[in-house]
Amino acid sequence: MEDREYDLAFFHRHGFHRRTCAGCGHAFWTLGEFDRCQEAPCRDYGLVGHPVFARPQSPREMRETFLSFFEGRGHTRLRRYPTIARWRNDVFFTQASIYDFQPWVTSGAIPPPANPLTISQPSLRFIDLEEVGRSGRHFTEFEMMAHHAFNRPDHEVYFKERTVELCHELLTSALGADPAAFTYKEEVWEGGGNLGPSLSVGAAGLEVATLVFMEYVRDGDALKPMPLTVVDTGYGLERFTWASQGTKTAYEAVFGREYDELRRTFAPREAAILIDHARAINFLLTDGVVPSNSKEGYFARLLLRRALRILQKTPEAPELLAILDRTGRELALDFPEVGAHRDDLRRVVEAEAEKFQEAIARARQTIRRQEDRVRATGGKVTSDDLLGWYDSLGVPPDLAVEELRAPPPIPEDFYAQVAARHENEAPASDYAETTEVLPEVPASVPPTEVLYYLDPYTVSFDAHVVFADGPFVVLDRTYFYPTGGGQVTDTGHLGDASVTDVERRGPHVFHRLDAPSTVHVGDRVRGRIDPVRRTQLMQHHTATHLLNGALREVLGPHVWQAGAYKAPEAARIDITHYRALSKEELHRVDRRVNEVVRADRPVKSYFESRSEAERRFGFTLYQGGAVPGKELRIVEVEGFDVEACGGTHCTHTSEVGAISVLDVERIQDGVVRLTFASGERALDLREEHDAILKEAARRLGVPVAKLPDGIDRLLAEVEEGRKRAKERRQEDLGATAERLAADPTATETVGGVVLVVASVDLDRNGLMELSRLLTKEPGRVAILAAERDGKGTLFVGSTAPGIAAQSVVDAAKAAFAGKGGGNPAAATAVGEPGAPLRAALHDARTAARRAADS
RNA sequence: GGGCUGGUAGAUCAGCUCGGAAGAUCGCCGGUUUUGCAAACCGGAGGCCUCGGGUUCAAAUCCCGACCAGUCCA
Repeated sequence: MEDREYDLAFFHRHGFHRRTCAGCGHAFWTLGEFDRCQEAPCRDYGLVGHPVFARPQSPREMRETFLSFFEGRGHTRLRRYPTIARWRNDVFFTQASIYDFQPWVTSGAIPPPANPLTISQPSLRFIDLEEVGRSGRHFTEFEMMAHHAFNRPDHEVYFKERTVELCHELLTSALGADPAAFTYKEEVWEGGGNLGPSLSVGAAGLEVATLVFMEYVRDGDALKPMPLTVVDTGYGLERFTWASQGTKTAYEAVFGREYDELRRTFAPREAAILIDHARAINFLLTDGVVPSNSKEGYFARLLLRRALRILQKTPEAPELLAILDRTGRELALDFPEVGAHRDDLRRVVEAEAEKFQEAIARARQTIRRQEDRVRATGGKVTSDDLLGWYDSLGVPPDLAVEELRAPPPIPEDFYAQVAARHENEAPASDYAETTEVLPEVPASVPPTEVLYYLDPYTVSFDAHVVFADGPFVVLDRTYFYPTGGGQVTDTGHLGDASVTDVERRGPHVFHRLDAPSTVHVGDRVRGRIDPVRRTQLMQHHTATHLLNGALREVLGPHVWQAGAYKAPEAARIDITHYRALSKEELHRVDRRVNEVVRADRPVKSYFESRSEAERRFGFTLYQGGAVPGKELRIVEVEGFDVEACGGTHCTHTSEVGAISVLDVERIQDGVVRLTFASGERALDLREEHDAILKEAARRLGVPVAKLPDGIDRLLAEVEEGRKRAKERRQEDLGATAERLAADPTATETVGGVVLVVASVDLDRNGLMELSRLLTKEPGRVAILAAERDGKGTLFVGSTAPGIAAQSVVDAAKAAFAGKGGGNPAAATAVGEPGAPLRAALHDARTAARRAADS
């Protein structure tokens, strides 16, 4: 990045000078007399006891100071976004305020909700988890205060000069800091293929803010200017609060009385971890994470288990729920949604605590057993075992050590070693976008007017072709619904050609025909949508919303849609929930959802400003993922369910027809999938299932109502038959054994050993069982031969101490080219097809006699 | 999304390295003993060794693949 990028008129106007930091080598701008930038490690922390700002402020006051400062300077104040970044597939959590606007707003695809804007965004970062409570300034949950501006070539809001001016005014006028206390360090920010200059604002050892100017796209080695430039700033609320108070650590300043209360029971580090985690958990659960073993759910589990472990180790510790409620109440003063649904939140936490106790109880047992085994063989438990147990059982090392009689030392770098174990794993990859490559559309082509939003019932319309390339046609207006929001595409006809797929990219809707199009730009064409398919898709989509509403009602507001798919044949919805659905719960959902269908409630679809919609309905609007933009399309089932959704919907619930849930499965920890059908399809399926039941009943010869009993009877009979066959076989074998024992040509006694030699017609298992019957007593040897499929099998069983079964078999192998082996008690060999089994039997008998004689 | 554990009797688990006749404990059933119960002792029933392929004369055991559960990491 060239120097001129940072050479701002603002700096010159106010008498800043540019220096190079003797510590890190970065250039910086300052009014002070520094030869180093004012950030650690280039300078020590100097704010303890010497606040940077004029007046101590609580987080609440500081947030308000910040937001109203920018509001007073032309910025629109936005409410926070969810901490779970459902609108992105590259990250789990909102880690900074700019995440709210990536990728669609920053790429220019969608206009920003306000411009310029200011926000204080609760953010989650797990990278410094181990530092929480240790460093005195790290948090997993923190608020990033920001002001953002999005500049288009035709509309420049503000960029570097104004940003730095605002920042400096905030620090010095609004917060009353000494103007000479700050350094603006020159850095380069890069991310997501974009980059630009940035200024890092330091004071008293602390980096208090970062001002990023996104203006380039990396194109190989060259830099291309971005069509949209973005002001991305970040001011840490917690750091600002700390800097205003100058307390020993940030935790005293930020957590205040809550921290003092916990300090009566816990060490500073533990108290800080508990509050920090409790805040993060409150946000996570409020925003719809259910603890689980993967994805975002894992982080909720991680925090909960870490907190539980601390409480477990402390005898007079309060309940986790009490701590969560205490922090939750505090947060609710600023974020009322965190205070809602506390009972449901408690149930989620209780279920999770229970799972942890179970896991630990299981693990304890395993650890004890494994130690016993290791010690029995003269070994000892090593720190490697501790690593293994943590990885596979989830046992924290300190807990494992409690359980062991001879514990190894816990390595200092335990968690680093855990990380090392996972180093070589394949990185998590974004699932590949399988969308077909659509042709480029010239900028002159006007955007498609999408009419399906306004009227889902029109299935025939006229439009003009504005673009055509190969099988793709773009119209000036269309009623065809393109694949999106989990709803598959409409099909139908454009003129005489079949439309097989419809996709939306940017402002254009592409109709894909089954053959290269013969239409030309300017042609007027008639579009006809397959009405049966469209109706079924509408029913399935509206049914999905109804089910979601019923599930939230029955199971609790922790239920969020975690995915959905609506095809004509069936639809499915994945929801977050902490255990499998019980029969009773499913029954209640089924009843409730069909009750809402029958009640014929109106389903309204309309556009509304984002802020108004959020104010009225809250974040649960974003069941299908949060959508940035000024306007949201709202689908509202009156008094029951409201979601931001772009799909085609029925206008009354009764149009959905019956809803049948076909299948419920737990697809992963914390996620339950319901597969269902509605409308005609539900009736078709019901008929099909009915026919299957009747046919099954007919074949069993019972009435449908007696089907389960009939199956039980059938199974019992099968079991009985199996048992009887087994018994008969035992009897037959027993009879054979008796016959052989009584047959002088088969049985002889040599040197005190009873030797039975016989050819029988049995399979391998039969030979074994017969041998077992013949050798129940000690001092017996059975030599049995059988032929199956032309191959001879020789089996020898022995309870005679001097006669090893496998040596008898070995002696006979040569005679029939046999392969096999065994142990002293039993041995088998199978010969080549057609090889003389009789000779082998003879050799075996000879060998056994000789062994018995000696 | 990836790694690691694990899946054997109703329950909890041995056995798996190194392939060769499926085990223990608890529970269950019956008996002895006891006024009765518990306990003790004796005896018994109970297994598609998760499923599907492969290797082998032979697989609970080795290899490959599914499925299920747990766990760690992103």
